[in-house]
Amino acid sequence: MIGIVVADDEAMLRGALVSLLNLEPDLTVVAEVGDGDAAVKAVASHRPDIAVLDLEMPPADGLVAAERILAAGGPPVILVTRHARPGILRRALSVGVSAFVPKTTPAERLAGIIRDVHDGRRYVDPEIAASALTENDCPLTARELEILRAARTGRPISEIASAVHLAPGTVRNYLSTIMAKLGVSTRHAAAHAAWEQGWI
Amino acid sequence: MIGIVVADDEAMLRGALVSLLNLEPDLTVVAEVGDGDAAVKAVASHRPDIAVLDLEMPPADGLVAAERILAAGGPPVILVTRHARPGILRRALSVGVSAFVPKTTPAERLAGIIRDVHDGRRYVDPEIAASALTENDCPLTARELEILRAARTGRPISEIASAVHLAPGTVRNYLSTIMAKLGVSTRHAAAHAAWEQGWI
DNA sequence: CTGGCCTCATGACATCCGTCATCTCGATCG
DNA sequence: CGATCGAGATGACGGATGTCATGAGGCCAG
Repeated sequence: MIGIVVADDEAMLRGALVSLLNLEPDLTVVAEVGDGDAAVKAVASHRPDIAVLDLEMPPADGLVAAERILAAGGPPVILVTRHARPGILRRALSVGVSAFVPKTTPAERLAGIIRDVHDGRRYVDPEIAASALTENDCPLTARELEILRAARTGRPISEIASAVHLAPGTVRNYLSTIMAKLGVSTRHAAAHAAWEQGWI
Repeated sequence: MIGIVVADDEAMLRGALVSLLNLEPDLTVVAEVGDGDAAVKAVASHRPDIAVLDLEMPPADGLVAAERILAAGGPPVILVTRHARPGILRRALSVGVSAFVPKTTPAERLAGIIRDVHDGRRYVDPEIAASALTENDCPLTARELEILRAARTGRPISEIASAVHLAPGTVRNYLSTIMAKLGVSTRHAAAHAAWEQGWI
């Protein structure tokens, strides 16, 4: 019997998944939670064989939860995500998750993936893997990403500057290099592009 | 027996929902599809008693599909959504959908909502309804919304202008009034704010 | 240790953008 | 029929923004 913790903020999907998985004779869901912090606690207290985490779970996202679970010597982690962006896959694999599954995968296949992971295998959605291999890596430095993140909401440069504790001129220089690297002509387009690639 | 068409681009949720609904003795899913256009066609050919549509379905979203289904004298529509923004609820109700359900609703309750709708009742998530009543209405005109939508990706004004077939100066005037109405100082902040309110 | 890369900064310059006043042209309404 | 209003456009002005040159300091690899 494989014990599972399921974490997803969408109660509809979470509940449906739990019901489906419990129908399998060799699977049992030992806990279901709605955010990343609760997932970490549930894994610590229930000691499941597998943790299934949604990636997008405000406030604490699944990647952070996976990192903490794995750092604590927890069970293998399966990450489920809605927006399967290549950059996220890289980050997930570097953290050490065992499987990366977009929500476009049929629900029926999840049970099989869980068994595979339980047997020590890994699973990565083929389509995302392909695009992750062909897509170029994120060309931005950590600081540049931080500044681009601060620019996300469309605020004027002066506000971005005070948010990241920099001189406005410095911020403009950073954004200028970022835009050059991304091949766009406004910082807002840069933020949009980086978001679509999963870099911020 | 209540026949149902389920439309959702997330195969995982869609499949799980279909399995759960089919477990109910009085419900049967007659078709499941992955986008809005297919939903309209499936309803036309299968003539179900209820259509369950996801709101976010690229390329054709659920609201447009609901509109076309209801305009064609189709069955009652239940809209399911991930981001339950108040502005969307207004638009959905004005189109004539029978129920508005966020994905934070437990999957088990969906069957009950389907029966309610089949009996001629309507259902609106209480939390969204409350915020829709307290939140202020969208102050933007249809044309302004269209232009703001074109500005979403951060493109320069010249590109926005050619996208909506207007003179650049006119676009700037529109964006200026939009920003004034929304109380922000850049068009990008305006797009961001409008998005968070569910207006675009 | 030296060159290279990253971070942070300043100043100058050319656009771009937001604001405002004003205009035309249909459509609508009294 | 004249008045009015909305959509669309123009031009001017000042401030915001993108670009570039330049430089200082820190850190790491060769």
